Amino acid sequence: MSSISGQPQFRYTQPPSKVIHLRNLPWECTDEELIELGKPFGTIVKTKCNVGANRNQAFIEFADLNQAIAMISYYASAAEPAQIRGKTVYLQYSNRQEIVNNKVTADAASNVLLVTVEGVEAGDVSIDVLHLVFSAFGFVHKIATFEKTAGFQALVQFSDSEIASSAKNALDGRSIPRYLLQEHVGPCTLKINFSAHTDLNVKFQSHRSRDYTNPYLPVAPSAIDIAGQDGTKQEPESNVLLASIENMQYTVTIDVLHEVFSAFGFVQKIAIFEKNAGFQALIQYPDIQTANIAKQALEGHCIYEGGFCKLHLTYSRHTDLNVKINNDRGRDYTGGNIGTMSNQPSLLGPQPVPTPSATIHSYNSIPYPAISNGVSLPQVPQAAASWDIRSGAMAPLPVQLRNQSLPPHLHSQPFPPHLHNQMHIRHVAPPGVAPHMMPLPGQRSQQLLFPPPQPYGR
DNA sequence: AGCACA
Repeated sequence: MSSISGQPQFRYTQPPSKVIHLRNLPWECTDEELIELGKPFGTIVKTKCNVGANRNQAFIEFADLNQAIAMISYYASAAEPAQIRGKTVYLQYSNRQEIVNNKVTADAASNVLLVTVEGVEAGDVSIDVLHLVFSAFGFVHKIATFEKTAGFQALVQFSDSEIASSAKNALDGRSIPRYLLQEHVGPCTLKINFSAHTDLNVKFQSHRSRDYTNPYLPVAPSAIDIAGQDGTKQEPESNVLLASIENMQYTVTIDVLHEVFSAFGFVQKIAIFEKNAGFQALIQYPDIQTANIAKQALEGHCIYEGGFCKLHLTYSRHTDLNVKINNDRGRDYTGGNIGTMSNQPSLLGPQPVPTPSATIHSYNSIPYPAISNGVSLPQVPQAAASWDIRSGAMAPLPVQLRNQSLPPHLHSQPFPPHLHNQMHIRHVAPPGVAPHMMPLPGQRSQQLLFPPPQPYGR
């Protein structure tokens, strides 16, 4: 009986509400005019104007339902209709019970991004992976992650909104590269908005949040506890990895290690030594995050095919190796940090290891980064003498790193040149970063972003 | 002249 076909949805009567819906308002009606109209009937707690496609609707919310009823009742039988600037406005109860605070901010650019990772469960995407992905666009100051009904979300803080915009433009709607994810994890599509935040309040380094500008921030007790619950003793994270090698049938030189570990970022220093336990090596990265990635990717994998030279990685207690001279026991690739800005530590090594320029090429539409070619043909005299790497002996890498070609979205989205520049600048002097934490040459961060699928050749 | 914002 009430609503029959042909009639529009709006019924003649709305159930009463403290909120009154106004329509046919004059152009650019103000909140003050709404208040003038409504205040004879009661206390107005909120108004909202310029609503709707034509921006000629509005809401008035009274403190009390009876006040709204008074206004509607009055104009239902008043001689003069409600008017603003001489224009008749039509009133009815709103179908909402309150005016909800609206953020008309319309995605104002911010240095902080709100990232929603679709299609994942908690723990599918680590904070390190997010850091890796977003670091391609500039120094990431902080990351905070949280779980909501909407799913897994993260706030990613950059230096400024320009960098954040670059990241948003490049990554919104795209997916995290498969090889950065565990196999069981489905496609992780990123939905990115600007956050209203400008500075995240990260109190601890934990599995949920990181402050990359403050290396001295304490590690959250919760993070330690969780590690302990696994029953696995967990040494404190470090930028230096301790590698012990099992079943070392073939010589493992510093050069081989350098190539293997360079796939994940700039290797600053390497030292090798014999212990009664066997062969061990220390590999120093610029930061813990890079070490993390390398550790996760390489742990338990063999340098050579056939189960030879199996890597076991733990965090070293060192943070900065003391390599006095470059020889077959120790190597410093940092070039003594003299202001040459050289990004080519590999030049210090004896063999032509992939250069940063080759790395940059990997961001163009080459399915397999140039670096993998470089690494696949390592000229390592010592190793070659005992084991012909070029014959395909080196291979067993994590499946995630081997079998995946770069995702299409990454091919199609080479980072614009200006980004490289920006990134470089940002990396040179990220505010508040202790010198030893300073991210290394921008190109290295890019390399970091997408480790080559085939670091070892065949 | 007919219901926003998240």
